[in-house]
Amino acid sequence: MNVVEKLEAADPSQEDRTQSIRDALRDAIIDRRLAPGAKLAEHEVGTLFDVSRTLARSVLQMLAYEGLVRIERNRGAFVASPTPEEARQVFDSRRLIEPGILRTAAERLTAVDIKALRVHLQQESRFMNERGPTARRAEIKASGDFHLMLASHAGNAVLLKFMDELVARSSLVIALYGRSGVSSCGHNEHAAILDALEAADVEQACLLMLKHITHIEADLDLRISEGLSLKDALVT
Amino acid sequence: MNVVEKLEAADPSQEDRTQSIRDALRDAIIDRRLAPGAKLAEHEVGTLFDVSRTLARSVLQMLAYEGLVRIERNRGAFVASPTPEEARQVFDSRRLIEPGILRTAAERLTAVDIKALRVHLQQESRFMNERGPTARRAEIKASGDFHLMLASHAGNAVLLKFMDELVARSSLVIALYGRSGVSSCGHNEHAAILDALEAADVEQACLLMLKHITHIEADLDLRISEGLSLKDALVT
DNA sequence: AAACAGGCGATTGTGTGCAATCAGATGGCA
DNA sequence: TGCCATCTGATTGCACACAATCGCCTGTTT
Repeated sequence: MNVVEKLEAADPSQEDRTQSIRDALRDAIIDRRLAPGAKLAEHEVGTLFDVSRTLARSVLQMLAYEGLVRIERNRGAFVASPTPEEARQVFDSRRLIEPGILRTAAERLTAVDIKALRVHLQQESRFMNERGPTARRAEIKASGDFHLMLASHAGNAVLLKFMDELVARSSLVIALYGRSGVSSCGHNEHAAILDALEAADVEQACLLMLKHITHIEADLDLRISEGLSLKDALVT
Repeated sequence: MNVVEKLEAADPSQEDRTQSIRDALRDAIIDRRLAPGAKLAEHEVGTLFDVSRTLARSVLQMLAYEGLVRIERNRGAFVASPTPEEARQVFDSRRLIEPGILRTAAERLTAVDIKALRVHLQQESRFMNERGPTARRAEIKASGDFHLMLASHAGNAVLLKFMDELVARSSLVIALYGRSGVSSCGHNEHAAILDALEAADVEQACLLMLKHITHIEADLDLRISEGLSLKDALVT
């Protein structure tokens, strides 16, 4: 019965609850079911996912490390509310990294990959045309996922993890300072980038990516720093 | 006695033991007092820093998130031993990011800042000329700190945190795959970069930085992947 | 003699309890 | 009536205890 024991040992669902909780909370934050500044009490998170405070705490600390959650000593955890300065830094970072990622990814993109990206864009536009908060959330997530899909094709896990962080924090920033409805202008730009990639015009793709990121940032209203953090304090 | 209460409340030393433990372990890893693959038992870490396993565990999880520690379920935490592939990804990331950081930092560097960097380089070369493991460790740390000092002048905390991670992981990589003594060739290159910056020749500085990173990577022996991870398994 | 099953020590995974701390409520005092 | 000190409920910080799991060792069987 040696072999059998080895086989039945694998129980992936129980394998790491902590990771699935992390992902669930992360998703809730980045598609804005949890507003910036919202309190994340350990006990509440724990009961919600049916684990003890120990694991809830561990998850919150992880999220704090990637900048999605802010932990104040003796006060607890809150969904992060990036300052305008932080917002600028996030977009500066993206402007620095994403063109580089694009250059590497372009070399490795196959026709199949591009096809998959196009399918993704179709879903994105479908969400864009729908109404309702659910579609909005799906659109936000899909928009970020486009960037992540591109990044994943660069074959650099280190950079991909960083991009994951940047995209997630961007979502928070847009939730806080976004003016128009989401990054609705962004969708066409995604398509344009993909067109350039398909035409093997890498430099053009990079240029479009830079413009795209800058457009997203330009759609923000980063002036009202004090006002929003005040309002945020009230919400908390 | 209202004001007095507020004042005596501040006890920075007790404020965050967890952070100081993290820093201590981190330093021990990046200046190679702890070899890649070394076991980091929770109880051992706890008693060493005189805290319970709870905090020790929390620290190990943090370090795992930034890639310095690998945690295997039900087996424990080990100092990470990056694969050659990971090593390449780290250096690719640095090649992508550091020139960009340099460009931003160059705009903000004052004469005073450059002076401070030169002083740092002097220390670096002092360590280089000394013998013994202590000097070696100091040299390794100082070499990484040069890059981090430059990065800090870019005024982007998000990128700085990422650079912190990259530099730390680079140290691990060099420990595993380094051929010659440390990055001894690197020191002169640091000086050359600083010269270019002082001459306000940013493009030259970026070029030198790229070459510098590539030189470090070229000094590694990334072929012997299987051999080393096997030896590593034995060491563990 | 070789190999496998089962037990054992050690280490991690997770829940819970207690002390410390904070925010808001309450009551006394000017 | 307004303000400040104090009290109280709730929440976090941390340690500890117990359960689960793993690797190793040993004894037995073929």
